[in-house]
Amino acid sequence: MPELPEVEVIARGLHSTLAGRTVVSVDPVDMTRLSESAESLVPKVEGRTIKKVYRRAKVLFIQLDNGLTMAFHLKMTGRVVHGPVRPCERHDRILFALDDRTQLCFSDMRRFGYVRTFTPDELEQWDFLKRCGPEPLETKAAVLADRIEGRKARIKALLLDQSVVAGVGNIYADESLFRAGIHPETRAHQISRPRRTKLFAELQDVLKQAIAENGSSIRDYVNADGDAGAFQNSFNVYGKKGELCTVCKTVLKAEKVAGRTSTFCSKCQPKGR
DNA sequence: CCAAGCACCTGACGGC
DNA sequence: TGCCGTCAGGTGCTTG
Repeated sequence: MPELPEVEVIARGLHSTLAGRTVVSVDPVDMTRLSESAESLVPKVEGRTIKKVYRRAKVLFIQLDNGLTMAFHLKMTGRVVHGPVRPCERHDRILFALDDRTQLCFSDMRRFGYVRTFTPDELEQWDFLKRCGPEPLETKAAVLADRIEGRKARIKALLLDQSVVAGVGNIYADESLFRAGIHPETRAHQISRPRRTKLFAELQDVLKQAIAENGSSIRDYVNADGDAGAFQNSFNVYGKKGELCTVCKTVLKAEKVAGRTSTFCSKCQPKGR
């Protein structure tokens, strides 16, 4: 699924093309297990004009002129793509017809994703957002480093914990750990403060680069225009088990940490420091 | 506070 | 070809 950079790229693309457009009609192609029923969602959205599209954590928000906001969580395989009207496809969930004869499509092969509408009050009270930690690109690395001060959990688990910092997933956790030279199983309290700060500075760097390169496409991700990203070509470790470390040529290893496959260089990322 | 395991769901891929 | 196991970018819940 899209992590922070991918959702950010989608949000920016959609904002530039959709701000000011009106949703002429909504076709709830297949809304099973989508959090909100078609009966509830369709009348709230039809006829409304889109004011703003933005991202918070890994959630995509589309704000309408009636004060309501649609929140899309894409989870593993969700897509939100804008383009010419086309025939309905296999995994389409909702089609929004716009006033310029284009359409916005929400599709999701695995059906983990969801969409919900919120009033401003409800949005403020949304548990998911309340539990989310700060945005990594709007917070100083040292401040983020302090958030895991004294924690005994594995650093990989903490990077993936959305309450520590929002928007990080398996790709960018592995890539930032490699850049900071930290083994994914290292306990956070065993990492020196300067190295913790370096970790979050590297995280910020890798997120910025990924956004600049249109995100990472492994299998499902495409941006708002349906195009793949390019940052997967810059991976140092993610998905590269068995390949050679770009720095020291050691064979990259993979282990399950925090329930997720974690790929790392055992030489560049020693345990415990 | 933390870890592990499972659940949600569908598809792709490799081995036999 | 087909069957089977494994894996996949996320999150939430339960159990210990």
